[in-house]
Amino acid sequence: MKLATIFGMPRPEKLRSAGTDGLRDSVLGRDLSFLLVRANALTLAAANAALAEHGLKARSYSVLALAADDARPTQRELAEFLRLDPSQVVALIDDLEKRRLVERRIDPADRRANVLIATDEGRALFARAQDSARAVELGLLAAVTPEEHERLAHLLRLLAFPG
Amino acid sequence: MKLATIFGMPRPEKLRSAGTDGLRDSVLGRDLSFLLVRANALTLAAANAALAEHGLKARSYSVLALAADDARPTQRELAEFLRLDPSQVVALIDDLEKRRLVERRIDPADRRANVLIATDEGRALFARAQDSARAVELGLLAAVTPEEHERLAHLLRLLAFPG
DNA sequence: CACGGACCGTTGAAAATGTCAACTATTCAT
DNA sequence: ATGAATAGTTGACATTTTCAACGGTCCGTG
Repeated sequence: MKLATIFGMPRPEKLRSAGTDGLRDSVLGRDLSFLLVRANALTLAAANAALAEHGLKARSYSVLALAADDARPTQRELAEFLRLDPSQVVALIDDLEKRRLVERRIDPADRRANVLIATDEGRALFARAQDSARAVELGLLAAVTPEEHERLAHLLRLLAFPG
Repeated sequence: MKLATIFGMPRPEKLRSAGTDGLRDSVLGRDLSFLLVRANALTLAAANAALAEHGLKARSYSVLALAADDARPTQRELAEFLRLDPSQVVALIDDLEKRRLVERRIDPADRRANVLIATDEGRALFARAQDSARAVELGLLAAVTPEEHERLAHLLRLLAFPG
């Protein structure tokens, strides 16, 4: 709510609202793109902070998750799914592989492609990291009922996977 | 499409789904953080593409929006609201100011601070850009009813503005 | 079978973003 | 009046993004 609207009017100056609270009600506060950017920034920061204790970031966590899930993705599929350039996937996997959390295996069906699988160690670390990630997610959505939580996931999926 | 799925099948492995479609049902497909990252990436790309015709990006559009909204934010408030480093806000405003879309005015209540206001030209450009932005948003959420659309915005606001 | 075009992963460079410390001018509490 | 804190700015540095090029492999066609 704009405090200025309570009073006669700003001449040049209006009540300076404290902090950024006044901006939440601006047009941007109704802009879905902006809300996504900001929600994403906060969520990512929280996730990265929680994953740091496992030596992971959101990126490497995602790669490890897909490897541990026995989806056996190729690097190209990884890149597409995570919306990263293939060269970034190389660096991500290089790191995980050096730590023996993950292995590249030549896809027998296409020797150009590498398929990614998690080691036992990788699966174990992922399980622990997943607990942290879930705790963060619940913390962020503490103000929301489980049904709303699921509804949010559903709607985000629509945006994340159009078509 | 991987032809391998046409044939009987290897051994340990599960059906190799075509492309990245199989990955959508992995654990990550239920991870809110991941969905946010991906939805954000797609939405941002669409928004930037649409805003490019006005010489804006999501960032500069947001700054212009707040300036045009007569919220009279200081640069620090802008930085906090947009979750940017204050130094990035400087560059953003420098650009908009050079294009005479926006002006810095010393805050009479605190001469250290600059307050941002849009020029008439800035307001006119913002109005046009906003039309593009809205069209994009509607396009992305074409599969969703207006009520669900509003519910999504509401839930995202909870994430974007905790407390 | 051999060719050409497309695709996979990899490398390295260039551009854009993000992060941080230092500095000036100003405010504010005491 | 003085010192601590804050707003904006600058410049350095790290990280991330984007792109073009290259060797190896696949596939359809002749």
